[in-house]
Amino acid sequence: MKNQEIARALHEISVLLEVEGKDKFKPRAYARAARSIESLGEDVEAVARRGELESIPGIGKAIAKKIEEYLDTGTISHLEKLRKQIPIKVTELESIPGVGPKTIKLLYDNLKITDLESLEEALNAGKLEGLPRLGAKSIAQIAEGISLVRGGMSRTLLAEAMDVASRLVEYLKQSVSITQIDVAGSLRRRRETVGDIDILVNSPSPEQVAAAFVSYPEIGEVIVKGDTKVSIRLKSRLQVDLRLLPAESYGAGLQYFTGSKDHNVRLRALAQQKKLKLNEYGLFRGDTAIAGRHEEDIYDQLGLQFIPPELREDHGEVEAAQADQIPALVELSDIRGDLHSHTDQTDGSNTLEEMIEAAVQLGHEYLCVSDHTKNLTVANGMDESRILKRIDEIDEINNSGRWPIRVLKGAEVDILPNGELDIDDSVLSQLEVVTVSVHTMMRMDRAAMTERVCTALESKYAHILGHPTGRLLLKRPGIDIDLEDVFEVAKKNNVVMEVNSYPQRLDLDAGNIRLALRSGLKIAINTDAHKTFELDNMRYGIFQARRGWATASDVINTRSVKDLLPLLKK
DNA sequence: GCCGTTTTCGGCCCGACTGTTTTCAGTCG
Repeated sequence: MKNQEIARALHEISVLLEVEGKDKFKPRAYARAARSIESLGEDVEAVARRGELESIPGIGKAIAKKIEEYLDTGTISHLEKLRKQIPIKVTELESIPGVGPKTIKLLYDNLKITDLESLEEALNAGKLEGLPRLGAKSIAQIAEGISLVRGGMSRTLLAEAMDVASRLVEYLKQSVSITQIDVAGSLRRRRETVGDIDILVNSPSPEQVAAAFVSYPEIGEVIVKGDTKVSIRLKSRLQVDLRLLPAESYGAGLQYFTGSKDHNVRLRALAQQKKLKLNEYGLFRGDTAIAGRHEEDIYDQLGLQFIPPELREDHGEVEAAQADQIPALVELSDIRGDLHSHTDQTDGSNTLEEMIEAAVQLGHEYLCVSDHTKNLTVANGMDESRILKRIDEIDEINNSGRWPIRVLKGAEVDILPNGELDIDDSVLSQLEVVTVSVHTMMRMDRAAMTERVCTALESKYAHILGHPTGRLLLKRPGIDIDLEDVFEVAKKNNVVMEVNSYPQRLDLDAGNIRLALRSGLKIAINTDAHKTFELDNMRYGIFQARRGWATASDVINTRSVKDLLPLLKK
């Protein structure tokens, strides 16, 4: 999808027009259009093909034409012209916290600053001093911002941020009297990575909460401290915002600070249509609050079904809520077993027995042990004879009745570059759950990679496609592959898509889960655990599946073994 | 440049916080 590229291009036009300074509202129109494309629930190219670009909010004739130009040629001549005229590296400068379009204009107009390097030079030469509106503090903030950007300030994995947030919430609860406390923001929406943490508190003594907050042992620095908002940066560099809310507007605050921004824009527009006003203090008719204490009431009063935080991205959830069609999303308690785990037989850390015992502790009805196969030599992958031995071992365990759990015979079979599986069919046929995955030669071009994976899915014994894109969050992008083609072939061959719960993977991502479900596919939410405690990562896969609009019936491992195994028959 | 159960012209989401201001602009979410 080119949505993000196009959004970035439109945003850049917006900033450059701002610097140009001819028109006050044009930049705003481009900024709005950029946001609109960024949060569009489907491929903008598909919308363009249908000739419906102008139906997207904020897109009219002129911008629609520019989007078409980008889709045709890969560039927008208007943007190219602006770049020649005003050679500013917009993305680079905007990555500095506190620097926006106006500051970029100021720096360019006065000092011809165009990028991080020239900004740093000017800063070191003391040239920023004396510029209007830039005092000592602003300059210090820019200096700090440059080193932050240079230091590779990045986002934090959901799992890690949830951990940090729950420790901080515990600390606050222990320290002061608190009536209500919630984590909001992208963390509550369960985005796969988060930029910061938002914590909302209602307390009889807000000053004490703020005081406790800024004396948290893991604090690095205080960024801002007001009556209703306090921001800190932890030693880990992760920023945490604390909002102090009164009880009567707690629900409105929770709604507002959960976002997303685009979801909130939609809700405010909806409120306006109904002659109401929505802000972080409540939903108002004139000066009278008609909702605010409880988040549910906001949605109710707007004529909407309650929308789970995971869906609040303006990806069609508002329309669905209006039509009473918000699905009952899958929950952790729906899960009855795990279909992807490893042992010390290959690259896992625990024995088969230890893994089984841990799964029993989690209350699973079944655990599929799916160690790697021989092509993955770095993981000591199993060949046919080791797999056969493993099959006997598992039969023995299941027959012994030692554990109140069914152990399923499986393997995570490597997809070779030519699309063949690296294990003989005669052995694959004896396994109950065969997950096929790409682990090597990950840089093939799109066509070849798509062909490779599709060929594998056509195998009579491929049940599940493991971590379909192979991406590692904040580390490496996934393989280049046409998932729409893959989904089509998977549908024909009755292959299930995995939602891998490993915090660094979360693969498929939410958008592709939704696409897979729309293609009529089922998903399996698996942990890919290599250690006993990693079996507990299931919740992250659940979050991701919920963000992909999945219900319990979309997920095969919400079923009993008896109902599950027939689903895998080809 | 976009958009309209007030409008095809004349407006453009909303509020907190900070810094540099003597009343407000810029950024952020």
